[in-house]
Amino acid sequence: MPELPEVETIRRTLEPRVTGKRIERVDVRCRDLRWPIDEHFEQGLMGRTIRSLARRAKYLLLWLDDDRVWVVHFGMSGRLLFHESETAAGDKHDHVVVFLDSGASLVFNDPRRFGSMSLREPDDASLFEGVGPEPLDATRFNGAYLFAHGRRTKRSLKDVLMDQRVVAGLGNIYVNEALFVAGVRPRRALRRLTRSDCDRLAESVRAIISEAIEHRGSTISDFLDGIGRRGGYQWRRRVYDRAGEPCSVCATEIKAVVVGQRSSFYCPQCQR
DNA sequence: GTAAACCTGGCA
DNA sequence: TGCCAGGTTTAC
Repeated sequence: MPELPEVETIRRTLEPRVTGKRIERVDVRCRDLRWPIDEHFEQGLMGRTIRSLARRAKYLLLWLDDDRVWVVHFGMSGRLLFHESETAAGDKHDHVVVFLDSGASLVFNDPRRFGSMSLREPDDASLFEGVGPEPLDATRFNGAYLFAHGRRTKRSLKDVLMDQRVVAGLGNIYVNEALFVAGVRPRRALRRLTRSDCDRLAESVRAIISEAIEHRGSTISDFLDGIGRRGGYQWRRRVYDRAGEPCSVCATEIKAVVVGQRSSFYCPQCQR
């Protein structure tokens, strides 16, 4: 579920609520996420104060006062919910509960268990080795970068933009949306784009990601931010999950195709 | 490259 | 009952 805008939205809602709070107790009810939670995880968090929250790609990073980092990935259905006071009964998919000294708690809930979390040692950057640039970093992610990448691959635009090694944080919703704004079809090969096409594509990615963050992410079915609110971008969707509906620009019927095992949506008139 | 794997829930 | 889902990894 959460792509970059959703994770950023979670970060922004949690930051003012958990920064400076001390972790008093950690209750891991299910260690069996995408990868098993390390046996020393609870001990490592206990007694630590949360210094700040950051995000890289689709990962939420909670920096602790001993310079270690609690890293959370949300997979398809993960949530991290802040509860002001002692939480009620608890959902059967509440896998990790972290109690703060303020009396509040953070609950990681994930029905599908594709999410993951770990405690990383100070300065351990291994998790992000090979992860591409942030799309909003125009100095590293831009038309020149995409064009250069196109010289050495035959892959489709959809495949390339979904690849976290090429650019970090994009997923199925926002790749589809960005391709619409750029006016190119998902199956087009990157190598067939001109340099100015690439400029336009990089700019479209940035525009869509910025707009999605502004609207606090997309709630197509599940997504909730750190305090249980739904996102707003789903109302602004151009093509994602809109097969059969009219294009907002030209009224042509939106088409669905499968590219790289994932559903893709585009307007046959606006995208070429 | 392509498919299958990991899991649960919702919908036709 | 079968298919689909915002993600990522691993195996042919």
